[in-house]
Amino acid sequence: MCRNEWEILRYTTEKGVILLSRKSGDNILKFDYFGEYTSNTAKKELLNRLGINVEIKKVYSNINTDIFIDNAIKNYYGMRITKNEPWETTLCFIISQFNNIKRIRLIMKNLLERYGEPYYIDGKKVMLFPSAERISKATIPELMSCGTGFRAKYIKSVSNEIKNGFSFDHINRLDYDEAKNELLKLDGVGDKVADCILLFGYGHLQSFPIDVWVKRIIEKVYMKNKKKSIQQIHDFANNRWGNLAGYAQQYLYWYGRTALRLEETTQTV
DNA sequence: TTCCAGGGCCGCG
DNA sequence: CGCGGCCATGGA
Repeated sequence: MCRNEWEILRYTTEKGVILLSRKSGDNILKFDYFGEYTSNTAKKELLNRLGINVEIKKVYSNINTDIFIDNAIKNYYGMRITKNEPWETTLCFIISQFNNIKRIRLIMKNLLERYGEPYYIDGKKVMLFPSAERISKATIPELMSCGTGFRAKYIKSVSNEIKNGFSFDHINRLDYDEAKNELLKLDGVGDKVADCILLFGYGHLQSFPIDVWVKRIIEKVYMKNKKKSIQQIHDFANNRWGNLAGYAQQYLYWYGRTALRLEETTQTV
């Protein structure tokens, strides 16, 4: 609403805090770092978080299996998978269920402003995303007043689990399958949300989240327009794109959504 | 007004 | 197990 509004990415690690900011409409990024970070270590962390250090051409040569995904790559050339905080990612994708992207952003913003921890930079206040501890103190009606709707009970339940010892750090030490099984124990986390957490929160690039769009795209483009189960689609993606299936998923999702809407896709593979 | 949005849970057969 | 109904909310 305000033209001078800053878009800020917040990274909170055990070493400190890194903020990456951009004035809306501006192409220039700036970053600030606090705690134990130096200019170099902060920059390194950012390159990792933003996925800039992956060799994207190698990724393309691995996932470019057919004409459809080749078009997807051409249309979204350079797009990376970024890595964010597991807890924040979990909340974000619990909220994403049966919801739209605009409202997901709004709800996350409401939670940030209402429960976030203030952090001061040169006297200027920046809100850091609230910990599970802080969220767990909110009541369900309070969470609902942020627009979370029927997902409030999941948020409450998951934040309590974390307060009672569920460890996101522990999941870091597990392989993909083990980690997914752990995440599936959380209330409100099913197959798709678990895969999103693993892909965007932990950097498991083999993870292949199957939402309604990806399902439609796979069925239409790769399965001769026949309905398939979630498990069949997982098997297909794993066989075809292996440990980079997550990258394939992102290009299929962003390109396929518009392609299917515009019905440019009589093209099958 | 009605419909839909990056699912998951629950109760059925 | 596989399936369908249900769920809060607000923008189009």
